[in-house]
Amino acid sequence: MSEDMPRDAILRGDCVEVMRSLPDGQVDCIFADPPYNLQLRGELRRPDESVVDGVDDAWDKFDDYATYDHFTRAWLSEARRLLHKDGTIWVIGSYHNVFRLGAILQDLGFWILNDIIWRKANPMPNFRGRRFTNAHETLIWAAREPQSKYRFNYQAMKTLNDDVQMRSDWYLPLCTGNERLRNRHGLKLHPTQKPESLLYRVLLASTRTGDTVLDPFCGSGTTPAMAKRMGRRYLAIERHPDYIAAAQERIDRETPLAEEQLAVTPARRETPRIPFGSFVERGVLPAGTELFDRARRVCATVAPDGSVVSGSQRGSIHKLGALLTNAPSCNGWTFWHFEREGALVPIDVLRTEPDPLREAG
Amino acid sequence: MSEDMPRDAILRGDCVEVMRSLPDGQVDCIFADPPYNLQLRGELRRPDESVVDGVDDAWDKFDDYATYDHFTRAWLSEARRLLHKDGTIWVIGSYHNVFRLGAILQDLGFWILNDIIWRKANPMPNFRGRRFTNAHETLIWAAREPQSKYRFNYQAMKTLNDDVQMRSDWYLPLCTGNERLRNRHGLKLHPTQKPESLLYRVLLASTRTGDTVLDPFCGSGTTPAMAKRMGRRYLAIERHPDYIAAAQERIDRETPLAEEQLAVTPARRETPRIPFGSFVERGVLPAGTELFDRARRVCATVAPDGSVVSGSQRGSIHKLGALLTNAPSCNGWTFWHFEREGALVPIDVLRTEPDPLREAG
DNA sequence: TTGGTGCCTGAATCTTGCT
DNA sequence: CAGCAAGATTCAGGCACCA
Repeated sequence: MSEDMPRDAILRGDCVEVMRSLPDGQVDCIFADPPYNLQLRGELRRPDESVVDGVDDAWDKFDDYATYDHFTRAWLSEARRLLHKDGTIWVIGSYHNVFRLGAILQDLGFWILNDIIWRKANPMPNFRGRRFTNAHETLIWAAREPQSKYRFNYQAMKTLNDDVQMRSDWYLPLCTGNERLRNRHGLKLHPTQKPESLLYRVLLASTRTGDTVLDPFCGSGTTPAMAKRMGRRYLAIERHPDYIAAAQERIDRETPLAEEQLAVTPARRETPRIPFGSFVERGVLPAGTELFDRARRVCATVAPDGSVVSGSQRGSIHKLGALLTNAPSCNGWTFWHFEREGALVPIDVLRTEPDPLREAG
Repeated sequence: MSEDMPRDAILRGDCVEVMRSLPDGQVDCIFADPPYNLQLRGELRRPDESVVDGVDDAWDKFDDYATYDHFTRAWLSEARRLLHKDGTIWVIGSYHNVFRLGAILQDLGFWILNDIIWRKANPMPNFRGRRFTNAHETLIWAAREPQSKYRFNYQAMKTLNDDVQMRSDWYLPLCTGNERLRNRHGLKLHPTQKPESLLYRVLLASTRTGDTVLDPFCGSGTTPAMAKRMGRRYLAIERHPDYIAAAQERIDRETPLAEEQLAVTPARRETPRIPFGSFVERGVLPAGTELFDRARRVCATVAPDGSVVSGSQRGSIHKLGALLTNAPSCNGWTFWHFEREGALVPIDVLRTEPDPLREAG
């Protein structure tokens, strides 16, 4: 371990300049959460007229894609120089920037190992109903070069995942509540603080105790805090003194776990939820199928979007069932039946029959 | 609809050349599943499928990416020209190529709307245990330009997903079993046949019946087959005669759903607009009727012309609601309530109740 | 203590159509 | 094309507060 490489410190300054002052090949793993270049335009309000506190910081603004690419190439080039030949890098982004990150990683000679989807348990909805809910972010995990003998703690990941291989899609909540750092006014300190559970999994998967982890965009300090907790060395770079102060306090509050405490605990399983529409789009109950109540008093037709239609009335299986029976509510799964081999079968049986979608975790 | 644009056909040839022969702006939606061809180890193929000879360690990876980028720019440029100004494109890929696809889409002026994660219900495990199970593919959904008034069937997607907004992560099975096309030896005909459920959701979300859908990489023909089944027009391009023959047979087996079976939950914007004044003039809510907000905090009186009055303030149901709550805007239909059998009912219910005037028509 | 209710908030590229 | 008005639009989780 060379003496000219600082460790367990937050270095203040522009990440490219600071990295230029550091020696080659001393870093085992990098986690980078660079600006996303969101290009937000106006103000956005929720249906209740409250205003969304969006990211409007100067550090997220770039003139155009070329400027963003130039910045990205600069810091990724230095990052690659600092990385040990067997080291890996994690980069997180959204559709605004992640395609540029990935292409430049490849151009610079990194070797992509996985793209990992962080599926957010509680994303912000799409308030205007103009797109799909943007419910995930993407992490790219790449080795310094194709020949890298990179570290992947396969068994730890499998154990963490109830003894089945960890997949490339991770279901984790946002950083909210007490975990979120706040200023003295109770407002969030940093607009994009990452959850500790995300960094926990990243570091558990791709580093060993004693490894050196670099975060060029330290922000609120989730990476160094989790590195310290998990017995890793860290090095973080940050420009803003306020973030540095808050991150340092946060790191100081951390106590490294004892070796035996680092043993993995299985993740909580997500309960599967099967929408009626999934049986329609997969052709199990195609559009046009007729449904009946148990006594064949009422009848409805399945529509392509999973709604059901009876005369001029349309709604979900639950809503239409309630409407047709003048009931305040109705469990459509047990109310509606379809014909199978001449008999009426409640549609609820579809949820209990063997079906790959039941593993929906 | 211009005469020089073929429809409901598979055109044989190189997709860039064939697209060059087609007119501008006649396509409503494109679905593209381009080849990856980024194998940097082992046998190397160019995008035109020819094998690169002399593959060894001296091969310059950058040249390979450059070749792929050149090919990608060529077909995406033509695709953009064929697209109607309000049209959208779907492109699917994995981490090998999707970052290049996304960056080039942005460079060409497309406007990304969502990146969608197809989470595979039954992915192939990672046999060597050296990475996370690669359990997803990424679709990019983009409008031709930022100004496009693109189609998104929000209500249909919400209905399909049990009345909650459809998220950007979709859980769907791979194409297997009877759905998978096989040759006479029982081997799969095409290596990357996409499941029908995926195209079903794509087309249901972003097209209307009668729209024209283009697939520049037709392959086994999932796109045209689903387009036909769903009452959309299609145009597909494919270079291999074997795939064309199999896809055409597959399309011929499809029967379009009847028009009434294709209807989905309509967006509010597309239902006939009913002015508030019509309820006043028909005596449903006669002038003088009192309206309240849900909590009875504010009160207004209906005027003969369909405006509402509160103290010295008068305006449309929307304008007055906004005024009285100091909000920038207000949906008067859901804000205002009237008394019916002692309870407060939103005036919006009037728009959903059967209308005696229209029933009489 | 516990359970129910209500409020707040999260990396957001978030309207359409008529005059 | 600008200006203006109509009107469409939210999910999950954490936490405070109260009964």
